[in-house]
Amino acid sequence: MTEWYADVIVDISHEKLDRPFQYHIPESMVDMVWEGVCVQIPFGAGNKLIKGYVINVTQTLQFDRDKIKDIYSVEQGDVTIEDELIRLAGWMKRYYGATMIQALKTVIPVKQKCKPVEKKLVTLLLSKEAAEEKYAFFLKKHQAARARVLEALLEEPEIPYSFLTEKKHVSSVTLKALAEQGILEIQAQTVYRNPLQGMEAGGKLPPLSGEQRHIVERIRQDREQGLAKKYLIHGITGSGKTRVYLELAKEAVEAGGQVIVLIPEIALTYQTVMRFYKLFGDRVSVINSTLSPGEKYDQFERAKKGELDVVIGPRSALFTPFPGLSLIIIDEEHETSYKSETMPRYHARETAAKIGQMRNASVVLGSATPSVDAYYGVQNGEYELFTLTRRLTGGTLPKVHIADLRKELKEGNRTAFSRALQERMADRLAKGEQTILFLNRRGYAGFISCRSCGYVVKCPHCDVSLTEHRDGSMQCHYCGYTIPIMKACPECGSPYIMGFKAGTQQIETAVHKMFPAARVLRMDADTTKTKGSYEKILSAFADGEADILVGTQMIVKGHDFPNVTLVGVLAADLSINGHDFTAGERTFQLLTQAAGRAGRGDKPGEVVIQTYQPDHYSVVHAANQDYQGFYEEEICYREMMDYPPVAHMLTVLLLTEEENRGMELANGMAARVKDGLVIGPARAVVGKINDVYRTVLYVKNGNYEALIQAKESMDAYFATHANKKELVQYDFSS
DNA sequence: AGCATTATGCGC
DNA sequence: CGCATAATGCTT
Repeated sequence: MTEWYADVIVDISHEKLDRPFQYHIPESMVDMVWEGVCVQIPFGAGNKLIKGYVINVTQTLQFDRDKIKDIYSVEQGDVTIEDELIRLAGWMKRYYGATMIQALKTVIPVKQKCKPVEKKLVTLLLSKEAAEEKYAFFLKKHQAARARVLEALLEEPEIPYSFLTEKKHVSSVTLKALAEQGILEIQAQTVYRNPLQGMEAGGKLPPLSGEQRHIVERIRQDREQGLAKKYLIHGITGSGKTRVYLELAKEAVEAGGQVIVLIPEIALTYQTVMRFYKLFGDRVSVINSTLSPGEKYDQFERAKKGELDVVIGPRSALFTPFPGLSLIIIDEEHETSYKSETMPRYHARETAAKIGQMRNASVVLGSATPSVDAYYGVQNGEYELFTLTRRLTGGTLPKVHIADLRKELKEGNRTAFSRALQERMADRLAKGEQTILFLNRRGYAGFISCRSCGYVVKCPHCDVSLTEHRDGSMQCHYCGYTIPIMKACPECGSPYIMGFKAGTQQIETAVHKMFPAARVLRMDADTTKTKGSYEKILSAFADGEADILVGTQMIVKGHDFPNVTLVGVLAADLSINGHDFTAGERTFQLLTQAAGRAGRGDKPGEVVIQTYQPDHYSVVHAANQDYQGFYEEEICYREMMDYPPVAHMLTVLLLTEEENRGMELANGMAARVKDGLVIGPARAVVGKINDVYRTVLYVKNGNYEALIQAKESMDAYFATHANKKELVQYDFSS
């Protein structure tokens, strides 16, 4: 009979140990030990019993048999929060095609070694006279290092430890010796605590509007029956979604539960956070990227101990180990930052739903432009929909104009600004009002379009635009379809068919040329490189230090500029013609949000959307502020092409050092897929990074389970056919 | 992390 | 040289 062995991850707290260790499973435990189980194992020379998680059970020995110890016991009984998180990790591993280690590491916060973030201080304990005596003594004894310390301390009785060790070249040993002699003291000055603490709780909330109250009451009814359901709040900007979140959170906390509030990193503004602080005081904690992993761990510990009721943060806040989690709120649910970029590539929305189901917590999504995924969930009854239609913050909805760039060209306007936009910019400058010019940089990687008629070259099989390649060809990065680049437009014969090129810098110079007197601020990746420059530019603009703000996506989010009465979207096409199936959705969201920047104050706002495709449904529906209309067309397209959320899609990315190995492996893997539609393989959009070739393969299937099967078969092929340096990555889109 | 092994320092 | 502590390494 063969023996069973378990790969065990030892407590995930220390980097050096975050790899599996193999243990023998005693016969008595064989049917109790499986993946995800928590075990006690003897570890290290002292055979100290510690906690570990089983990530794999095998019959193959990977170490000397005599080095392998037995598992001591299987943790049982009480379902702790950790157990829940481990179960969640198990689900993530399978659902997103990751390894158990990767999944565990995202779910359980890694307590990195508690770095001496503490500043050490050295203080003189002797009187001045005594110190001088000692100093003379050390000089006489030629104990130079000690003399230097005394010298420094006589000048200043309190010196940072690092100053002595680095500048005065005194070793830590010398200092320790001096400390033991009672000459000085080494104090560890710990400076860490909740940054925003001591806030008083229980501020007054404005009364709920009728619409808001309806949502709160409906959800309360469900909770009173012990039901944890999922809801989507579709509310235009300024309709008071945050007020609803606050009320829901308050009720959840009053009922003894805890709340997780997810906010996209960029929207994590002081304003929103303050509202929660006012209500919950220091029972709320904010987790953001500026928090060190240690501080984050601290906050999670506080949550576990019951010191917190609410945690606000980006997607990783989802794993806060609350003992009685009862509500998860995801604000701006459509934001792309809710999808992880690293393995496991989980989506916060799906993961929240899973957590909600496991822990009986309600899930509330909110957005002004719901994701197609979430809205599809409404259609099939997974989510209950609420709509907030009234704008409470005042200000009227802006008037939206569509400027047809084809017509502008035909009529001889070769500038970046349509006449409609030019006129309005001049008008705002004259009136002393502000303008935002928004340039969509996404999908900039050269799609080809005709400037005369707006025709865009698309793949006949995938309905996404082709990408211009340097070798003079155009390619589809889904299926690899390739044709030579064209000299004239196949629709109208115009020679003005070319790749798109535009940058914020060019726009800035164009504005200067046209309106020399205008003060322009530019905001893009270049001007926001240094820390804090983002806020600096925005506040400068808010203070009226410039007339025109030119920027990329980042200026569309958050921030109210009451004096902005004109928003110009310079080229809506840059996102319509992205090279993947979410292009239309992203365009609609971006345009709607951009439009929402205009007329936030009492003056009415206007929006000019410039495009070569004025009839594109994303543009038209965004201009009409018609979400429903947009959704219906978009879901139709997804249905037709079998794209998510109608079907599920798995993206496989292969990284190889040899160019054709990618194709070779991909083809072999594709052949293992029994069930599902395989598209590709093809070179990735970015075909090579750092001399590593990138090949993609897509598998579509209406059944998620079948996709997981496909992934597992492909992974098995990869494991046996790839060499050590070749890598594979899987990415599931609902 | 702990514990063990090895390197280093300092008394003479 | 011998004992001390400090750096380094290993744990299945």
